[in-house]
Amino acid sequence: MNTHELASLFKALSEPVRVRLVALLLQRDELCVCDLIDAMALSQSVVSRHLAYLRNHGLVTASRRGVWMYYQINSDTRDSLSPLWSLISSKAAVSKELTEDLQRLNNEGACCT
Amino acid sequence: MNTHELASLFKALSEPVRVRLVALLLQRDELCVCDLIDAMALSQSVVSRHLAYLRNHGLVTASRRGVWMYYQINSDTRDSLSPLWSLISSKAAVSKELTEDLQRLNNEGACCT
DNA sequence: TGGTTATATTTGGCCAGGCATATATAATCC
DNA sequence: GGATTATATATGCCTGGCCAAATATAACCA
Repeated sequence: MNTHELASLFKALSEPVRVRLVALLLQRDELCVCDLIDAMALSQSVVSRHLAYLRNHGLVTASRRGVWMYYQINSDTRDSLSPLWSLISSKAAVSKELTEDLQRLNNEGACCT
Repeated sequence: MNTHELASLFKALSEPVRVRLVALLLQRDELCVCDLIDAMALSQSVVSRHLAYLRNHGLVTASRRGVWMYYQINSDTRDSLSPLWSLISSKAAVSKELTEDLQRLNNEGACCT
């Protein structure tokens, strides 16, 4: 991993919406796009676009089940980037935004049933 | 540290030159601007501007001794961001760019004497 | 003055959000 | 089954803002 790839990794995490997405995905094995839209209270196109960015940069993977797309943290990175994931989890855990995201996530009934 | 601050931190590290600067500073207690210019083979203004960016975002500190400015990793972050610094050190250590930077750094006589 | 470092200005590229539309799958009706 | 419709997600286009590099200039210090 050279310095350009490192910079590219950090660039993928340089956007608040993407940090929230990653922090949410780190708490669950996987999440459906419609759940993320509800939890983050953002427009569908914004969520979809940032997920695409994360996927194109190898940070998350997606799998379709029926109509729904489920996103996961790329399992290949769980080891190699584990310090980074731990840092994000611990820092974001005490943030107002993620707390609210998680509240909405828990309150919402699953949209994809 | 909320998600915006996390994103801002990663944004500061989202540029290859700044990753190289941080990686170099992680290897030494401090480095002078003229040493960094030589080691990275970049123009003075590019190095200076990226150092200013890192300083404005609290990642590095600067101290003047005579004509020369010495930059250090902000000691306040050595603990709170240590997983991040470790990650960068380990990943950058095997990169061509940093290897070459370090070679030049070691070969060059100190410019600030 | 001369050497070291910072900054102002310009230009160009990347990317965010909003809106509209396209695509993919499923469900329903005949 | 085939056509139609509904739902879920992705993407193209537009505008605006941020920031990088390059160059020139300013500020600082011996």
